[in-house]
Amino acid sequence: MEKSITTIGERLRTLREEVSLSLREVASHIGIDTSLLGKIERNERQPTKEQIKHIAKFFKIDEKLLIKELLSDQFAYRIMEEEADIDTLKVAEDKVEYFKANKKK
Amino acid sequence: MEKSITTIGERLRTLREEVSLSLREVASHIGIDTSLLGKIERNERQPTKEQIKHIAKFFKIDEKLLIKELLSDQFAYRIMEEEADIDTLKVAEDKVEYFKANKKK
DNA sequence: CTATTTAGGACGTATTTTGTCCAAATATAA
DNA sequence: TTATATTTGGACAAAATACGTCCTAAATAG
Repeated sequence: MEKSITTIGERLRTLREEVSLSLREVASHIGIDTSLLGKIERNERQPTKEQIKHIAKFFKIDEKLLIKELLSDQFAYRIMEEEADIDTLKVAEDKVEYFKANKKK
Repeated sequence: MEKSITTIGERLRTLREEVSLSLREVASHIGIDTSLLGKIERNERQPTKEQIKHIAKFFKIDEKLLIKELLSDQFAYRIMEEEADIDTLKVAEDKVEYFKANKKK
């Protein structure tokens, strides 16, 4: 059993297709423009925290899951566009631990 | 022997203090405002790629090292401000591998 | 063929970040 | 102390980024 690697956009599209709803239908429930939801599903726009909240509620899934998907997308894209070493992410992990332990804000 | 956890700002300040130069002196060589360099050392501004290039050249260190320091800072701060799971960074790693393998841009 | 859905460009707006200018605060030296 | 240089930090304009909407074209469904 593999981990399924995807993006937040693809994940949202999958969720929507699983219940066979159109962009228009979901967008109106979430309270955003149809075109905007389309862009979000194609990763052309990033959902705001408010939008994520509404989306999570609508699909009855954990909001934290979507945030993790969004952030990890952003980090991955960033690593690739900067052509940075993957190790950068491990360094970031160490920093989180360190900063938390040392209460920097 | 421990890994030294720091920030890009602190690292730049250390580099400068090791050669006992003032902000003004370094800033002028790098071609930026004194105040801006001060802010960068205090992590109040993020150096641009151009600035990193000049700084690396001036201190004769690897530019990639500074970029890694900068990116890992950004990721760590982001994780903390979103109160996201550390695992988010591991997911990002997986995505980088996956995207590279699947040539997404 | 018609109706609906999705894709995508263009564009104004809003938000965020940068860089500069100054002045206040701090440190250094005499 | 007094003078000089350094560093800090706020305010603000400018630049860069990202968002959301409108509209049209393309694709899909019926």
